[in-house]
Amino acid sequence: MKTDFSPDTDNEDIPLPDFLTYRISKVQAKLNAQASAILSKYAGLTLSQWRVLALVGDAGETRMSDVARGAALDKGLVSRNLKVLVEKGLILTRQDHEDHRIQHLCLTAEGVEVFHTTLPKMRLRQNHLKSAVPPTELEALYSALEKLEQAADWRGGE
Amino acid sequence: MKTDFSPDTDNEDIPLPDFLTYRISKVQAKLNAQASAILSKYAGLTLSQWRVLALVGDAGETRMSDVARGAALDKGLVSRNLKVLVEKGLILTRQDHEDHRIQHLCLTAEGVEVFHTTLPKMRLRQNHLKSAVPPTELEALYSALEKLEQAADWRGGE
DNA sequence: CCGCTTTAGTTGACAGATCAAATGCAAAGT
DNA sequence: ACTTTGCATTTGATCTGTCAACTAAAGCGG
Repeated sequence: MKTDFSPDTDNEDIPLPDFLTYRISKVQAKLNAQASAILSKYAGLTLSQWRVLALVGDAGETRMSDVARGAALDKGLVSRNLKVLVEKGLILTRQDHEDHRIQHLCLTAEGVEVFHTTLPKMRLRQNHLKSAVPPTELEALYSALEKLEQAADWRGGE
Repeated sequence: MKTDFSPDTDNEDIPLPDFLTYRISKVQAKLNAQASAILSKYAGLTLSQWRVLALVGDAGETRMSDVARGAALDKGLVSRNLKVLVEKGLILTRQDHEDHRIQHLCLTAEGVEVFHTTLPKMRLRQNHLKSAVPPTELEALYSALEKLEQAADWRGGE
């Protein structure tokens, strides 16, 4: 198998395991595993549970739909994660008195505590990751990701 | 870039939706969706099925374990994907006569056809993605991913 | 030969994500 | 008022991927 990812080479024949996307998915899987390990160790939460917790903690008070939209997470997923977090006593839901469809969300005292103990760990990790990549590359990385995300909207012709 | 011990106001660093990792996972999700859409449209295959097909088609003849190792895919996953591909009549398995544990794999005529019709589509997509990112950024992207992947092995202390 | 370790591949259980349909409520249109 | 439309949220079906247990076949040291 070919092990050369130099981008300058003839991009006429891209080797088979879809390199760019394959690389990204592999890195993403490892990053996920890393985050999950930290979270399960310190908080007993999964990554997406933590994301929901963090989003709510950050906003102070929100509704589910805002969380889902803001984080581009599937609403079903958010709903299920929320349910778990409520069962764990980390998040409080309160129904809106005017519009009964809406649930307002906020952290419980315990939720705040979990949030504030895990946040530094997550930040530490984030900093560690960032410091592994030189600043210029980091900037290029963000920029490239942005462009890739847009390019990912295109669907093959015909 | 110096140590900052202000107790409550640690807002300087990373905002909550874990930017780097969050960005990557979002991009990856979109890329996945894009590839899946193309594949289901033209070949009725899922991404990982196609990866297996492509790996076998590329190698001409392999065994399962080589596919799994070469692509860093879970062997269980490869096994299941393979099963589907065999059922679809795209891949042929043949047992080794010396070592009965080993299955040799190759594409059927139909498998080759599917491979050769989908490959250009996937290449087109790959090229489209790559052309959306300037070469310098692309290079930085690869390099950064490499570093991130290593950094993802680090586990938070304590 | 005979256990022991290793290697190839399969299978089952399960977490996580995705999609669509269903529910329940509210507001607008007629 | 009544129907239709629309939003917020839940639920179910289904898929993908991961992990570990399991079968079965070599290989190897005695």
